[in-house]
Amino acid sequence: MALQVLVVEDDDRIRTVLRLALEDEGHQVTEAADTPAALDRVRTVMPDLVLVDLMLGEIDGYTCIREIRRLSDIPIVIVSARSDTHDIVAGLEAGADDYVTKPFQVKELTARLRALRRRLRTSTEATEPDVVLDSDPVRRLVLSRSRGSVLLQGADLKLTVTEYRLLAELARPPGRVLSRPALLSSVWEHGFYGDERIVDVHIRRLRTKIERDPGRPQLVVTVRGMGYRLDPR
Amino acid sequence: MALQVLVVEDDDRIRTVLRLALEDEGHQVTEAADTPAALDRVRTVMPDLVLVDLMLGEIDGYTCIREIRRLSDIPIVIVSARSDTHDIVAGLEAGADDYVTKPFQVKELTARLRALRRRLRTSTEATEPDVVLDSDPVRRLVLSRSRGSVLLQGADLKLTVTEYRLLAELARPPGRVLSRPALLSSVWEHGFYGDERIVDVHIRRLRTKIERDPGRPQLVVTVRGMGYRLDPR
DNA sequence: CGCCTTCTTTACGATCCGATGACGAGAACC
DNA sequence: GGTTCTCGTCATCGGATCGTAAAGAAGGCG
Repeated sequence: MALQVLVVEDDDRIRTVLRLALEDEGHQVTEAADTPAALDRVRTVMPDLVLVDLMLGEIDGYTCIREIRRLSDIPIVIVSARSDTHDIVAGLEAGADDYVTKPFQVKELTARLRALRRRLRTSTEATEPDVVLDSDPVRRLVLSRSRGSVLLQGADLKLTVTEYRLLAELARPPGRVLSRPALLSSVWEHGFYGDERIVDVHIRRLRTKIERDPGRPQLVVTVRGMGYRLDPR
Repeated sequence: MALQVLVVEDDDRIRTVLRLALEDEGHQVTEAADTPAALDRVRTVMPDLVLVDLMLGEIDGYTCIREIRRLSDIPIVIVSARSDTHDIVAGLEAGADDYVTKPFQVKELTARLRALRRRLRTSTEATEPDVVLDSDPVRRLVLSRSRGSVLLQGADLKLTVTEYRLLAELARPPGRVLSRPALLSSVWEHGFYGDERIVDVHIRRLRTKIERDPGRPQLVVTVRGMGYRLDPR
C-alpha cells in the first residue's frame, strides 16, 4: 500500500531530501512550498498524509495546519526544527496528529509512515474482499486476507508469511509495478537494510508455489529495471 | 471485535491521545470537536460507543449527551475533569452509561471498553446460533454459546473458561486468522502484559481436548507468523 | 557480436517460531 | 484445611524460514 504524501516545506533542499526518501519507500510525493499551494494540493490530489514544516517562511505552519484541517481529516505530521515542546504542542493544538523533530533521521520518518500504514491497513484488512488471482476453473487461485491464506482450488497453499505479504502487497490493488524498495518497506515490518536482491529470492519462492510454470511466470511479472507487477487473469 | 468509537472532545491534544490509544487497541475512531459535529457523526458513521468530554467549550457536555440520546441508544461514556460526583450524576441522568475521570489512565479506559465489549457480546450471545465445528457423525463437535459449552457427541466437553473463550473468539465467525495480540485483548478480560506465547499454551490445551489428533491439528490451525484460525468441517 | 547490467536459480548455515512437557503458585472447590 | 484445577512461566526441541552468496541466464546497448 503506497501512500500519497504531501510535503509542505519551503526549503528546496529539505523538500528534495524528503521527496527522495519517501519515493524510495515507494510512496508518491506531491510538494508545496507555501500554504496556498498546500491547500490547493489537498483539494486536488487528496493525499493520505501531509508533512508540514513548522518554519514556513512567510506564513507560519500553524495557520497552514489549521487551514488544512478545515478541509480534511488527513493525518498531519509536523516536521519541527526546534526541539522544545512548546511549538509542537501548538502544532498539535492546531490540528496535527504527530511530529518529528529536525534534524530527523530519515529512518525515523519512514518508520512512522510504516506505523501509519500498518494502522490504516489493520483497520480495513479484515473486511477486505478476496482477490481472484487466477480464474481458470481448474487452477482457481484466490487470495483471502481474512483467512490470511491463499487458496488453490479451495485448498490452503503453504506460503510463508513473507511470501504471503509480498503477494498481498502486490495485490493491493493488482496491476501496479512495485519497486524493490517499495516492497521492502511495506512487506518487511521493521524495515530492511541488507541487499534489496532479497526481494528477488522471495519472489522466486513465491512463483514456484503459485505459477503454472514457474520458469515462465505469468502472474507475478518482472518489469525490468523497475520491479514486479501482479497480473491476475 | 473492533469497535467504532466516536470521541467528542474539544481539546486537540487529548483527542489525539485518545485516538492513538483506541486505535492501538484495534478500534476505529471518529472525532468531533463540538456537539453539532458529534450529532452529525452519530447519524453518519453510527459508532458503537461515544466518549464525551463533559467540559466542551461552548456547549456543555450534558446537552450533547441528551441530544445524542434522542437519536440513538448507543452507549455513552463520560470523560470528566472534575472528580466530584455531582456532574457525573448529572451526566448519567442526561443519558450516559458510564464514566471515567481525568486525568485517567489509558489502561483504565481500554479496560472499560473491554468490559463494554463483553457486555455487548453477552447481550447478543444468547441468541447466537450454535457453530458446528466437526460435522462427522461419530465425532460431532458443536459450540453452543447459549449453553456456554462445547458438545462432543452431545456430551459436555470439559473446557476451562480460557479455552472456551479462545474457541468462541475464533468461531466469531470461523475462518479468520486471529493474531496473538488480538486474541489476548479479546479473550483476557483484564488485558495481559506478559509473554504473548501464553496463547500458544492455551491453544495447545484446547487442541488436546477438541482435536481428533492433537499432534496434527485440523480444527484450530496454526498460520505461521500470523496467528491461529478455526477451520470447521 | 561482445560487454555490461539485471534478473534467476540454487545451495547452505543461522535464526526464528511454534509445539511440547514440566513445574509452581494461586484460585476454586470440597 | 486440604485437594484439585487452572493458569502462567520456562527450557527445550525440531522443523520451517530467512538472508547471503555465488554462479548461471537473459536482456539491452553500442
